[in-house]
Amino acid sequence: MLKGADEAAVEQENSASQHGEMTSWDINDIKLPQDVRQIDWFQEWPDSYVKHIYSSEDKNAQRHHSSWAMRNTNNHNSRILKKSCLGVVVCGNDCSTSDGRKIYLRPAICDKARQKQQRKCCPNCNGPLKLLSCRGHGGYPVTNFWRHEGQFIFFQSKGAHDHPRPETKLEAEARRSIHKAHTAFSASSIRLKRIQEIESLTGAMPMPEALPLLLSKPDAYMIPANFRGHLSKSSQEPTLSSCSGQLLYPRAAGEDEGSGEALTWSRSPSLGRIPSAERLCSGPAVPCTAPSHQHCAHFSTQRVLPVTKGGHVSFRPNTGPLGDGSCGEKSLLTYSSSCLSLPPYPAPQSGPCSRVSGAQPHHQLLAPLRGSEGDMSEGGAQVGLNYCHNDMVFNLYPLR
DNA sequence: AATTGCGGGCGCG
DNA sequence: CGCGCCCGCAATT
Repeated sequence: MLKGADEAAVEQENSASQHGEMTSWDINDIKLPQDVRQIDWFQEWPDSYVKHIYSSEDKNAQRHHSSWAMRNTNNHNSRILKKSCLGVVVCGNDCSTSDGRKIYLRPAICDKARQKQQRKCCPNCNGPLKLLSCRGHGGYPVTNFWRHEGQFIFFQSKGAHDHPRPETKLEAEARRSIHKAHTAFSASSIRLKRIQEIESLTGAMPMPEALPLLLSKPDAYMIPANFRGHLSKSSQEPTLSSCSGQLLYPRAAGEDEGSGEALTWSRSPSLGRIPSAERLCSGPAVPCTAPSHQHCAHFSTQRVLPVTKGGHVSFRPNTGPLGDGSCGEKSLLTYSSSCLSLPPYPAPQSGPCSRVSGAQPHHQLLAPLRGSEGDMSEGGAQVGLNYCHNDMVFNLYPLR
C-alpha cells in the first residue's frame, strides 16, 4: 500500500485501540491490558501494523476472521493463534472485465484446494490464474495474531499487504454457488440453446463467475473506506460483521455513530471494493460504486465501554435483539432478512442500508448470511434470506 | 469439499 | 530461539 496512506492508516488504526490508554501492548506480552475501555468494531481488512481489541463476544473475532485470505500458521504457541496471508489470485493475462475491473480472486485456504484453484482458468478471459503472494512483511507474508484473554480478544497485524484485496469469503462463496448454479443449469438439455439465445440477445455475455466477483478496479483498494465499510458492514459481510454489534452500547451508538464515525471510516486503511453479493442483495450490481452510497456509511471502529469504578468493564450483554452471547441471532436475522429480502432498490439511499440503519444504530447488527444455512428456523427470515440467495443467483444476468 | 485450528517436524539465520 | 513453512489430523461447515 502507499506509504503516506499507510502511515495515516496506522495512525488511525492505532487511535482506534489506543485512544488515550493502551498503545503499548504487544501480542507477546505476558500480561495484556485489563483496563480496556474501548473495544473495537471488527475490522475486516486490517492492514499495516495495527492492533485491535475486540470483545470476546464478537463472533468474527472469535472465529479469527479476516477478509484477507489468511491461513493458519504453526507458531508452536497454543495461546497465540498466528495466521499468514496467502495473497491474491490474479489473472495471468492481466485481463480486465468489460467495465475495467481486475480479477482478484480469493486464494483457497486449504493447500490442496489452492493448488486445484490455480489449475483453473480466469473466469473472465479463461487465461491462466496466478497466485500473487503476499510479501508485505519483510518479504514474507503479512501475519495476524489472535489471542484470547478474558473478555477480550487481542489482535495484532504485522506487515502491510502489498497486493490488492481478494474477494471476501462471502464473495468467493457467492461466486462458487453461482458457478454451481450455472453449471447445473448448463447441464440441462435445454441450456445450450437458451444460452445462445440469450447471448444473441444481449450481445456479449460475461462468464457467470465474472459477475459477482471481481468488481475490483485496478485501483479498487483505494476507494474510500467508508464506502466499503458501510456496505460490507451492512448487508454483505454478515459473517464478518454480524454479531459485533451485540455489545453495542447506547453511548457508543449515539456518540460514535454520526459524522465522527464516518470520518473514522474514511480515514481507515480499509480500502477496497465492494463485496459483490452485497450488491446482489442491495440492488443493481453497479450502483455500489455510486457515490451516494457513501452516505450510508457510518460505522464505528470502536465501542466505548462503560467502565465502572475500578476500571472494570461492565459487559452487560446488551438488551434487545442482541442480548446474550448467543448473539441474538434470530432477532438479528430479522433485520438481516428485512434487508436481504428487500427488492433491489434503484435508489441506494433508501435501500437496505438506510433501512437497517434506521432500525438499528449500527449496521453490524445484521445477522450473518450463514444464518440462512444453519441456525435459522424462523420461517420469515428464512424466506427472506432465501430470497436473497435466489435473487443473487437468478438476477445476476439481468443486472449486467 | 473447504475451512479452521492444532501440533509435529524441518530448515534457516 | 524465532520464524516460515510443510505435513497430517480432526472437527466443523
